[in-house]
Amino acid sequence: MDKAIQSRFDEFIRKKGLRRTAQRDVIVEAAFGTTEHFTADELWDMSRRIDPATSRATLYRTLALLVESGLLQEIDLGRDQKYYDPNFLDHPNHNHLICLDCNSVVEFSDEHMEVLEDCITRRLGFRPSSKNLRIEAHCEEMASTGHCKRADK
Amino acid sequence: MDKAIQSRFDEFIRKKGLRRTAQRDVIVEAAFGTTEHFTADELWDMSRRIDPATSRATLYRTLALLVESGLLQEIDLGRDQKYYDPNFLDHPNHNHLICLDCNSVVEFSDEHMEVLEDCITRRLGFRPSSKNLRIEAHCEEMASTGHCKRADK
DNA sequence: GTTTCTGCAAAGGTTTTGCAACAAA
DNA sequence: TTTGTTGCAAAACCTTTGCAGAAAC
Repeated sequence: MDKAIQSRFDEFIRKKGLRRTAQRDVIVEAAFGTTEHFTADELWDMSRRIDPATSRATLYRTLALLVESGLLQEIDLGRDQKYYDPNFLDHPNHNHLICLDCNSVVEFSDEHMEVLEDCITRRLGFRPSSKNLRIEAHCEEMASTGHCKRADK
Repeated sequence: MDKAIQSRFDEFIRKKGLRRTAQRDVIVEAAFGTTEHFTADELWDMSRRIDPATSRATLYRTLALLVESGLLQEIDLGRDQKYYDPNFLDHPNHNHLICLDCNSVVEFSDEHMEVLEDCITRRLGFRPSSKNLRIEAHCEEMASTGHCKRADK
């Protein structure tokens, strides 16, 4: 799997005086073996496909470390559960558009948006740290053809 | 309290074939007796200050109705819990900036931002429905004076 | 009178934690 | 060895729900 991510996680782990373990490796491998967003429970499933013995407790503990390290990002898709996004390493400033017709998620980024966000933040007397935009929308395709090409789920 | 809100909620209730009750009135009064954001539990506290008998079950059921009616909006402040915002009636398109130094929340809106969001959405092939921007930032005041004038909490 | 609502207590779902055995360094 | 890690089972949280009595219309 992605050696670069494993070694970045390893580096983070060492800096904290923690230890690299087989269980953690499995969870990291599962988390970055996809570009899909996932819930804690879905990550548990993915991890158990690699090692069926993966426990929930270790999963949650490792998940917290991945988020703290910045490798994984918690995102709010406006659903009931928390989702995690493994794509911020490749696309550091992306945002999410949720299709209300098929529930799919489109990632996008826009540099005008970033400039404007920074500008607004400074005007308010702050120095920007992180910015997060979620757009919910209906797709034109659904409006014109009655169908949404993105599969539901 | 705010008669306009009570009657808008009443209208919503009637349209759904539901009933106006003293308990619901109390919760609506509590929710709109503040301009602060609150959690379900905080709303329960505020409601019990008006009527100590308010039950959690009724609180959650009424909260769901308030959100469904559009009077109250669920927001993600990047904390552990869900927060609810009673200010969308007065400021329909506002966003939130969270001060990482004192944890306070600043509401803001910007029409350039809205135009840009719509523009991006359409470029992606969608028709915008709702847009939600959260900015986390450090305040200049903290950087220069070592203190943040907004009280924590 | 009929239908909805309330409040309790119990259940549900997700996440955290205490602890003893285990493993990394 | 020492210190951190795991996995279990239990607890902690927050939210929802079944049900019987109460209230709205």
